Amino acid sequence: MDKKQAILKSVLKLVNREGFYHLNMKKIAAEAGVAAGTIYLYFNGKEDLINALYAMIVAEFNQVVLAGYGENSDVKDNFFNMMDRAIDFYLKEPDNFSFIEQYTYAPFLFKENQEENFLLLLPIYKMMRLGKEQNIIKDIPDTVLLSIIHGSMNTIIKLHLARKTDLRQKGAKQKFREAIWEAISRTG
Amino acid sequence: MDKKQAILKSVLKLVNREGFYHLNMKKIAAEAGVAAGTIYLYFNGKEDLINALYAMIVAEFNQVVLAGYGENSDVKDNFFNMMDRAIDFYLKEPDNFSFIEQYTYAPFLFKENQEENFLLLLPIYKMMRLGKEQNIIKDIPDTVLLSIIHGSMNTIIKLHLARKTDLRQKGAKQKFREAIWEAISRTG
DNA sequence: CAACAAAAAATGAACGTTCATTCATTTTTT
DNA sequence: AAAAAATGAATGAACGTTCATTTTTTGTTG
Repeated sequence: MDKKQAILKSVLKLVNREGFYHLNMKKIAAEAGVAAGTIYLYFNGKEDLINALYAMIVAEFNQVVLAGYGENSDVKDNFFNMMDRAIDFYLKEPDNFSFIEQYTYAPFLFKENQEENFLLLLPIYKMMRLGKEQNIIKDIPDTVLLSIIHGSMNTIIKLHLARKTDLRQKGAKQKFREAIWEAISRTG
Repeated sequence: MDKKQAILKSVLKLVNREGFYHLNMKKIAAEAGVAAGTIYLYFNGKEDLINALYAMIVAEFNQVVLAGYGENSDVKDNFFNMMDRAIDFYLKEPDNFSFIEQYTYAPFLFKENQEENFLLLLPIYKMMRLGKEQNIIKDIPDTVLLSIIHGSMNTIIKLHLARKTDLRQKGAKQKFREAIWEAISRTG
């Protein structure tokens, strides 16, 4: 069994269950079924561990979401595909969402790394650029488009995880997707 | 000078500057210009202090934003007013935004209190209900509307604070406001 | 107004706990 | 049997909280 992965998974589970505030090395070790010292064979310390996990999730996310991007598909299809994959990514593993949310504002990372936070937004940027070139997406500032797409997705997932809505219900994701598309596209 | 307020302000400043993770009582005391023990004259402990600050900000926010709500104004005016006030609230005191963001996902609070997180959304709910009654706002699920309004606002402020956009630029707020209104209203 | 005393507020050193990290020892693999 | 991996008790630093002591405020009296 891969202990490095087991340790990372433990952090993910614990951060989601108890929050960053209650996270400690002994718990991580216990959850992963290893000794506390073992963690230091794979990571340089707590900070390094947290940062490694973040980097892993971001990489996975971008890989999954960009896989939905077809060079030959039109902008709307790409948008729908990417939204679907992004939502599914977090619904399948809510721990990922919870971790990213908490990490973003809990600077384990130093200032220099803060830029990495915006890596998560790359897929959206790519789609927007194309849509504007083809006059399909509204001519409003990129940051406004971004805030609508990314912000609304973020919030709907939060609402879902807080059981204020249920994205697994038939048609729920589609309704959301379409509402956002109508919000950002010229014709609707 | 009101020490209780000074202590709360210190927490706000420190959380914004260094994050929850690096917050400790000694720093809070130093920043407020009091002794560590003094904090315990006004609060029952760290957790209580944090929760009190959160409650204060939410109360302020709702007061400020709901003050922009006119019983006789139409839905669009109310929406514009409330968006303006909400954005200004956070731009004027970015520490408030940073604190709320971090608090939401750092459960100092217990499960029972988690519901309070949604108090922040009350002004938006109020506006939505009216708009739907008058057939001005699109007939899409409340949660979707909410995610567009709240989520996009959240994200645009994050982008502003990260200097990816500048909401203080002439017309920037208006452009954003109008884009969101077009996204949620029937006629645009 | 000054002098004093009682009460209230504030202090910060000390305490006990928690926790990240280390490393001598043990277990497993090669 | 040598090398590599894993262990977990020990260490020391950090931190929240307490409380005996000091400082400030309030109230009273001559």
